Amino acid sequence: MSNKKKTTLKDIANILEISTAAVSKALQDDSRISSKTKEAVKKVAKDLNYQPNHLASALRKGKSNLVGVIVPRTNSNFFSSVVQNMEEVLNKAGYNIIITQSNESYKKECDSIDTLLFTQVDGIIASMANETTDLDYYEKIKSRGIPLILFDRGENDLNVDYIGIDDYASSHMIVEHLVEQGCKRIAHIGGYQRTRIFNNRIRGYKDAIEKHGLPLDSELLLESSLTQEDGRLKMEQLLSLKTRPDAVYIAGDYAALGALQVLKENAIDVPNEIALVGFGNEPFTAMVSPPITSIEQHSAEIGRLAAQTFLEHVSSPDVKQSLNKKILDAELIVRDSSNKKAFLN
Amino acid sequence: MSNKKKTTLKDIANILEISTAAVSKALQDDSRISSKTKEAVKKVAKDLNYQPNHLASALRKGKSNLVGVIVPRTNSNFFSSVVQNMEEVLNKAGYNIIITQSNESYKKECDSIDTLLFTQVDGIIASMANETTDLDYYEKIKSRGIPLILFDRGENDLNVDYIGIDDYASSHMIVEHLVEQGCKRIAHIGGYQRTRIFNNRIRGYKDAIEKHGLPLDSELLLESSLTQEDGRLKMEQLLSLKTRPDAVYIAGDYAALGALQVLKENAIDVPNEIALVGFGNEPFTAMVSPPITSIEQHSAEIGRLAAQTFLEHVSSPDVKQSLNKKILDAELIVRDSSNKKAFLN
DNA sequence: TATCTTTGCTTAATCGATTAAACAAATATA
DNA sequence: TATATTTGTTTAATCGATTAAGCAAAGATA
Repeated sequence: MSNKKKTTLKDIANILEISTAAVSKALQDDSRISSKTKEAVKKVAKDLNYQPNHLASALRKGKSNLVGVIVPRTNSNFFSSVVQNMEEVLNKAGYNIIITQSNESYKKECDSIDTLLFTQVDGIIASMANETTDLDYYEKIKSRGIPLILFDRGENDLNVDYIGIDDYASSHMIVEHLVEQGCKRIAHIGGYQRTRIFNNRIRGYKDAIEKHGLPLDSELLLESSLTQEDGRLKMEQLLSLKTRPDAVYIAGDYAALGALQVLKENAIDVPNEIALVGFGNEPFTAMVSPPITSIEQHSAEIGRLAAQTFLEHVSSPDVKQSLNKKILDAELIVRDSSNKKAFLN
Repeated sequence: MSNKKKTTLKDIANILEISTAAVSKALQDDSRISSKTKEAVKKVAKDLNYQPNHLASALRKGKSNLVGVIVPRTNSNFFSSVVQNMEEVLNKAGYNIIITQSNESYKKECDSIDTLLFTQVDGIIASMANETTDLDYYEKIKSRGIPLILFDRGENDLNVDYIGIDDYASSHMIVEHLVEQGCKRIAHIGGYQRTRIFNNRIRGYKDAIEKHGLPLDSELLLESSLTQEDGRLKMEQLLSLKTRPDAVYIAGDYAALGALQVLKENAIDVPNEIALVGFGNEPFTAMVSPPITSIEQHSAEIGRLAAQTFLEHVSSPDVKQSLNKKILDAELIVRDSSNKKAFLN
């Protein structure tokens, strides 16, 4: 019953009256161990339900085979899909992952980093919290000498690998799509300017607007935390303008959802009165009414690439980390919230 | 630059020309170490950016201060909220968590358990995958002698702690609410019968239907995987009945969403023609149109309770684990999808 | 002054697995 | 037959932190 004591190499060794070294090697299929011994060892190991002590081997080998993952939230489809695909690739290579969430808080993010370093992970794959501007903690990872890979929310200054989509180009795609729909006054509810990806989206928006000779009105460009609630507030703000926009591009789907609610509450015809575009292609964008046009970020591919990048680093540890961006093309998923043409039928 | 070598106790000991034992104790504020030595040690530790090697101390102390968490998915608000609150409580007690997701797959769940045991976690808090019926792997956790706590998706047969809501009573609440709305033919798209919580919801549904003297028609009770897609299929099935139901209670919000889409596609008036109730109170239930009535499961409280239960076990390791259920009352959140009265105004 | 306590530290064993080095026995080579 | 090589295993050190046990020096007590 109280089979509390875990079986160790020593137990197996004692039973077979051989050394623990022989047992260890037998379990690793070392060529210098006779097949007779190997079989015997494996049989006893199985009988005793032997589970190797990971702490001991990790300590000895100086590697834990654990990869730390830091995401702002897990309850977004984007991050959960990234993580899932990352896990698949890493598991195949013998790594397991530890997921931690920063909840968009800088403090929590620092704690996560400490936890992961403390757990002796072999590397960290992270997407930074919105709040994060101070990079000291990330430098701490680098100075530990383990690979650091960023995705989605990254920072050039850290000079590490980064996997993400082309935010600047995505904004262009969106604006062009809206122009095609005949929109002439396009607003942008963007993320925090200080966050690189949101800044890129803002730049892309501005440049695309200018490119098409549209008004770049400062009251049409708002900075937002991109929560659902703030999406509501910012949309209300836009509706209170003397001249309302005829299209709103919002840098996050949750905020876009909040905005859509406000539009519906105000009985505004979407897309004909105001067209709406989100960002991230969260599943609910397809589910609400009208479905929201959004940008697919290829989360699965980002996850796989991040994992592969990590594996490349561990397989050639001498290569110094440097700024190495892998930028994927995003895809515009047009839905009813911006598709005026669909209503012409 | 290549400050790769991690600082160890030995490095500090060498610098101060004292033993590693003294350093270790100094860092732990052992009463037998002079304050002079303590200060010196702490200063050097800080200067060298000393980070204790968790593997070594965990190996020696026989505990890792890590708690493994297994959830079916992370991209549901329920699970992510549970985990977040669990983490908060555990962090305060000096534990860190490792999250793994089973993706509702039994095989993946077994892998997760192996990973966590391999990582020498001090305990496991889990919600079982839909697929899981074989409990061998969970028995493996118990035989390891570490606490196992289940939440939401549990199993009486395992005889461990369980935290969840009263599914049976929740079904009663829902049926009663629908009866109040004047519904007379209430269908139920339930989860897998073999899963305890879904079975309880089904039992609750049946008993409540009988209690109110309504028809307990077998064609009104469907078994579903409760994915959005299957929600669509099962709703279509209900619509194809000779006599359609006037209310549908669906045991999961994602499936309820799929069902709602089908209803809207068929231009059916919700709630007046068919009322709809989901389960789980996922954020999107409030966001779609019409908003879906659902059951709030008090995820935060479940997370906190699960964590506290784990902590109780580690603080009194002699207490043998036994079936110990903590059942919370659920709350019915009435929204437009079932609120006919709202439309009478 | 002699003995007992307390203080402050060191020594050495330990957790469990891994692995370099050593070594005996078996086999191959000259 | 003498030597070299291969095979199969053991010995012992190691990873880094912890801790029981030991011990000398300082302080307290009789």
